[in-house]
Amino acid sequence: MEKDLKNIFEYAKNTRYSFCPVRDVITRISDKWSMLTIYALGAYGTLRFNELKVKIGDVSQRMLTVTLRNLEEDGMIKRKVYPEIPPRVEYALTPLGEGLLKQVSLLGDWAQEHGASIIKNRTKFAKKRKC
Amino acid sequence: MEKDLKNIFEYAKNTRYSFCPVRDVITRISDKWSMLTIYALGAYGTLRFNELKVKIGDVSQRMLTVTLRNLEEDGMIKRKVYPEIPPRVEYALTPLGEGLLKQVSLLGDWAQEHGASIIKNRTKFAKKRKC
DNA sequence: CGGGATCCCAGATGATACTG
DNA sequence: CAGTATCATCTGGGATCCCG
Repeated sequence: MEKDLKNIFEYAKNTRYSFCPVRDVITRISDKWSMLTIYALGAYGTLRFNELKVKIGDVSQRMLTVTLRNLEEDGMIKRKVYPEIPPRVEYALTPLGEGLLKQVSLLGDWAQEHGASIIKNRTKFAKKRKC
Repeated sequence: MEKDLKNIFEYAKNTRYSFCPVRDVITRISDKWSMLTIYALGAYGTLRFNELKVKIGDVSQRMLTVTLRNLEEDGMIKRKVYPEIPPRVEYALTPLGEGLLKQVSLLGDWAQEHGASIIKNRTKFAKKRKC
């Protein structure tokens, strides 16, 4: 196991400037709105741009656009434009996006379980430093 | 399942400004050096400050210090100072940190499996936009 | 309705010099 | 050796205005 980790770690080191899947995925999901967008589409299925905006709540128009473009670029969501006036655009998860949602949900389960310990540690540490 | 997701999503929405474990953990692991640090400690066990710096490779002294403080604050690593001259400080994962490493490794496995598709999508998308 | 284009700021990161 | 302090830089994200 430790040997495996060394290999993985060295691999990650060597490929950091080309493509490391782990870091790549983490980087993509770690911006402010990607996961919320994926969660919203996972929860409600297909949504139009403004529906999505309302569901998420406090995202700016610009950032929702940027986020959707990035997710589409990675194949996590698909974008369907209806040639109507006024325009209608629908977004939904792809199978790949659903897979990512599932993985992150698992990470979320762990976080739920251990979140309390993290908070406790953080509080304790704050006391140690500030007093 | 879809009902569950809606609940989780609404929960995440409502608690975004207090504490949402998922976002909290993602935020913490998503800075530039945290995961690399955790991987290094997972792979090599206990390491001194400069050993860690060499293993990671291109992290600045300042950012390694900041990263280690954050991880310590969350209880992911423990820091042991030996009162010697010259000073010696050793870092190692806590059980909590090992748990996080395991979870992220699982996400990493998924990323390894599907990384190729992501790259393919991204390339295809780039062609569509730039030509 | 669903964006695109521009400007701007706060916070994350880096480079360098110094120290117990 | 293991940091701290300071200054410079780079980037994500928000505000605002405009458009087909």
